[in-house]
Amino acid sequence: MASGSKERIAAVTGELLARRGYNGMGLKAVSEAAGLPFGSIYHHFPGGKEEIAAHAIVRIGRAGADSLTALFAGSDSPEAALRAMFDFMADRLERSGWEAGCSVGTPAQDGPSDSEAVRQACDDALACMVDAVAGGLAGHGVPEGRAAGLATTVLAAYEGAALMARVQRSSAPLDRTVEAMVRLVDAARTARG
Amino acid sequence: MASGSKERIAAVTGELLARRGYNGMGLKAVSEAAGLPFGSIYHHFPGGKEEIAAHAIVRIGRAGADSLTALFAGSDSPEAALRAMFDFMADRLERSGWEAGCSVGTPAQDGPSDSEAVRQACDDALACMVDAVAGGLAGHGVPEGRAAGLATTVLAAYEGAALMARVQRSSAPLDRTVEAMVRLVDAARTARG
DNA sequence: GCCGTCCTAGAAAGATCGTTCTATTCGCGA
DNA sequence: TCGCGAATAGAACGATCTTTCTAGGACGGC
Repeated sequence: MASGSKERIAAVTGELLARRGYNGMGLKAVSEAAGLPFGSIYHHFPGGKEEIAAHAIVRIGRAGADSLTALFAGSDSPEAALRAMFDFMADRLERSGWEAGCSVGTPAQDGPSDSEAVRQACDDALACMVDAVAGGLAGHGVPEGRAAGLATTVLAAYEGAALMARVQRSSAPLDRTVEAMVRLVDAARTARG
Repeated sequence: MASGSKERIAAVTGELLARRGYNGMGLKAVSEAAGLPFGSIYHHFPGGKEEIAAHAIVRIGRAGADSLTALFAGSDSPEAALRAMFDFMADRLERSGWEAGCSVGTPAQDGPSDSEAVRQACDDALACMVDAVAGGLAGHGVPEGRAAGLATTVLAAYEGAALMARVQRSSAPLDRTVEAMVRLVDAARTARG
């Protein structure tokens, strides 16, 4: 029986990574947040911190990609999906007291210098989310040739705006950036839509 | 006599922050990279790690803003300045083996959770750079009402694309994103330029 | 020539981190 | 009922990090 402990470790790790980054996240904090003793962590993840972080990041990347796909599919327009996407992060930041950023983007800054496994996990997670956005845009009339490049831009702007919003303790960067993304997608859609 | 030691500490701190983030940067590494003994660090920065990092981040923010202002002023078009800006980061990443990201953006992810002073330093640095880009865009015909919002978007996209490029070990995200920024600025300029 | 100040120099302390190790407990099949 | 593996539980260890402390050297004013 796959106990819920492993799942719980992955979940709290994602949250801690989003708040403190890879180096700032301590395994003691993980065990406490998961309500598990220290030893259990190494039972479920013999690879230690690297494996825990990489597993959590990949997991969140897949879940995020699924959410994005569903979001675009369930929206009347790509603009509505983009606004919902950026609003999600604005809400998340504000409700956490501007502490919990993106669970992929935050460790992506300081993880790769310590662990190649973490770098690959971030790469995988970001690629999944870019693909999801690209598919969502293509489904709303963005030409195939433009969807991939535009999705990369959207995700870069999303991560960067989340970083700025966190530092400024204001959702303004996310609000401003999403408007630009809306214009960009609209232009790409009407160009040959 | 203001010895060059303090300046050297700030310089190597900026570089280490860009590579390893705030938590990943050790004071021992700073002293070694600066060619100074351990004690000297606390002589020049009695506030310890927080003060060192905050000082280095603010310093880099001001220098970056100055460079951006000069870059836009010296370019024939805003598009050329944008490309030079993104190319700078692509070159920097590639030449460092995809290890040295932005000296402001990298600590901005994991610094604020540990230190309010670092958060404020990142806020100041980002604001300086946004203002510089906004001024540069306005100087090239972007309407005043749009320049600030567009500059925020450009910087968010820049930071996010740098993050993605580092993780992917490829300049593709920067290359793709800058093209979108060029289109965006061009549209804003011809709208009411 | 002497002294106070700035800077260099590195040892020591105290805390924390990641990892490893050894029990103990729980749950299910034989 | 017994036994075996999975999971829990936490102590112990070595390494590292930040901070503090003491001491030595350079240099200019008196």
